[in-house]
Amino acid sequence: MERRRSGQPTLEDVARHAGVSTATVSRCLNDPDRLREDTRQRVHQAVEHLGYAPNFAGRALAMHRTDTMGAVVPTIDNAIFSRGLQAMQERLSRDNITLLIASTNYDPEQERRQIHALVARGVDGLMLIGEARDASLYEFLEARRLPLVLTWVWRLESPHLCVGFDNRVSARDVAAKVLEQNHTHIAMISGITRHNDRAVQRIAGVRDALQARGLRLDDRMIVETQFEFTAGTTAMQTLLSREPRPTAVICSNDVLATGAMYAVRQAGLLVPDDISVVGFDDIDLASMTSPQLATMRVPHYQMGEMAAETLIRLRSGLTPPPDRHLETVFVPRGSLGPAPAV
Amino acid sequence: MERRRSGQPTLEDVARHAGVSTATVSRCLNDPDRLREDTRQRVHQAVEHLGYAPNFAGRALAMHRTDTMGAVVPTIDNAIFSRGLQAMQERLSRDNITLLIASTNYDPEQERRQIHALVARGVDGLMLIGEARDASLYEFLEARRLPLVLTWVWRLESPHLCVGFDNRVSARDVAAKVLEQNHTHIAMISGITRHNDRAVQRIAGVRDALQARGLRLDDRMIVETQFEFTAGTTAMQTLLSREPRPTAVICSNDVLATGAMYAVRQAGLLVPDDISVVGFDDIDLASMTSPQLATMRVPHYQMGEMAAETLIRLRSGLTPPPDRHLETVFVPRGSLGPAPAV
DNA sequence: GTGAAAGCGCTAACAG
DNA sequence: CTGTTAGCGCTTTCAC
Repeated sequence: MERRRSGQPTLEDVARHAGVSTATVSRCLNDPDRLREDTRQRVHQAVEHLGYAPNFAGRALAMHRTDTMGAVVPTIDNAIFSRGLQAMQERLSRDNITLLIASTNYDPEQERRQIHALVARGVDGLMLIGEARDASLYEFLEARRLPLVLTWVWRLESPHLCVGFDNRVSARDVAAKVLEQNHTHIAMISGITRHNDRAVQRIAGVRDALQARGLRLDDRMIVETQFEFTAGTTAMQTLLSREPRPTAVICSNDVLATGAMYAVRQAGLLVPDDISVVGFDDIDLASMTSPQLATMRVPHYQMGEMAAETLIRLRSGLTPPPDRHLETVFVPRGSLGPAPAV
Repeated sequence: MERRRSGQPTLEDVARHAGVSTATVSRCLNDPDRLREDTRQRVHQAVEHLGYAPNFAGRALAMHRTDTMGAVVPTIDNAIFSRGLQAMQERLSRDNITLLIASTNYDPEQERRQIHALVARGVDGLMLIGEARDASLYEFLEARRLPLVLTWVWRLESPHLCVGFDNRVSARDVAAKVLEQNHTHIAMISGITRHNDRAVQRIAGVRDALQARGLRLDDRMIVETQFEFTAGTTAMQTLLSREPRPTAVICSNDVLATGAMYAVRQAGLLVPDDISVVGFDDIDLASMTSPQLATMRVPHYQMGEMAAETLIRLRSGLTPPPDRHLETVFVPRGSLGPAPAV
């Protein structure tokens, strides 16, 4: 039952060529110190000569690990997650692990499918964004004992392993900075909250801050919309028509905020003189606008790096890094000014 | 010699549970029509019951394919390539292929390593950006008969399979639009040209256009720099000090252009009244700046989709789509205006 | 329509 | 230090 072989040279070819056993070749590649200098040489020569590259599937099958981690993010077509992914990838590649990236368009069903696909591919660990998802999904992953880390989120009470920041607290801090500028008519442009715990928490945080000052965040002052530039513009147009008009608008992310600033300008008003706008994330875009965008800096890079670190440790049965709670820092910039005098 | 098994249910478990052979289960999963309705049912129930998910490595080993494609891009921490990757991924996932993404920081050595890593992982095909790389790399890939497609680039004479546009022609078109506005003092902010054929071609294209009008692109009017916002700012500061000062600056990409506009504003000058700025790529950012950025729209999405399509076809031994030459379109926006009167 | 069994390329006991 | 050999989980002839 001769099967068509792949055509690529295999370990066995190398072994034959070097006049050693396959085990020796395998050792030479994985644990060279255990070989005598001259055999090592012979094997290396054979590898070189044949242009041998190890077959990954064979290795994975025998080792029960793939040296692959998965990351499932809402979108890659956007700067929000890309820096974190880049950092994650850099950290992983130090351990010769490759990162499989999948995106979901913020759709839970797509997320489920992508997670299943990655698991079938035998990823050694999984990074997901946020906490909100079906319990059955968590059960599925738990049953497989798959190392799992949630990023972009951190809550003391979370039953899961999080690496990130507390969205509610951070949003509260943002709102506090706005309140410091004596704004009392504050509105919010939020991302779609359905299936998005970060968006929910950020609204809650803003509410917290206002409440602490005896203010209320009226529902009419919250516009919920897609995470896009044009959506931000439209949302701001809506808010501009509200009575009384808000003097400060807190946006769930920098892209929305940039779109919002655009709307303000279109309406013939000035940021921050007439209306202050603040964002969230501090992606590069935030310093490219004019005025530059005041925003909450999220530790993208650290999050990605620590997520990778955590997964690597979990995979080897080690404990995760103890402190996975990262800080966000408010970055005051031109788009936030004092409330206009009445 | 009992080996520790993975713990996950296997095909064999399913087979036993359903009272059929492993061959039948395999068929049920891959080619269900060949089974009788009732056996199919039984197998499905067993799969369900055990929470079976096929092991990818086993499959890859037996099939000589991994249902995985690789993409190696200079950076993911940036919008430039992300839309194309997103499109590629979407197209691939329709065929149940996952995309492995690796990045190189514009470094040829890193690129070489990443390509090797992906090949070792048995990707069924590879997408690379641009043409310029060591001949030995191309030989390596050819020897493996690995489906290969180059994107972000297209040249009639290219010996490789390209999906994209002609950077030189597109750059020439950009320059032509600038010339239409009667600019004669034209400068350029370019990405690093070393190891980057797109950057080289874009400069050449601008040269072509100027030459056709009897103008020259003085070397002192070209600043070569990293692909970053701040680099664009610095580069523009340099250009502002040139005598005579350019009245229009063509940038190799939108991020540089945005940085350049920032420098103009800082210098107390106006875009486009004093200096016009044009970009390249038309990433979202281009419509978020003010004034909005005139730029060359690159067919990101189509490129990614067609790259995927091409790889899929090549993998099955089919011919690639015949027309892989895509068009770029100049998008006139506020940042490009007529040359100031002298 | 279904089963038996070989084999994909690699690793890891175990023996020597 | 090195060789022998039994799998890892899946697909695919070849018989029945």
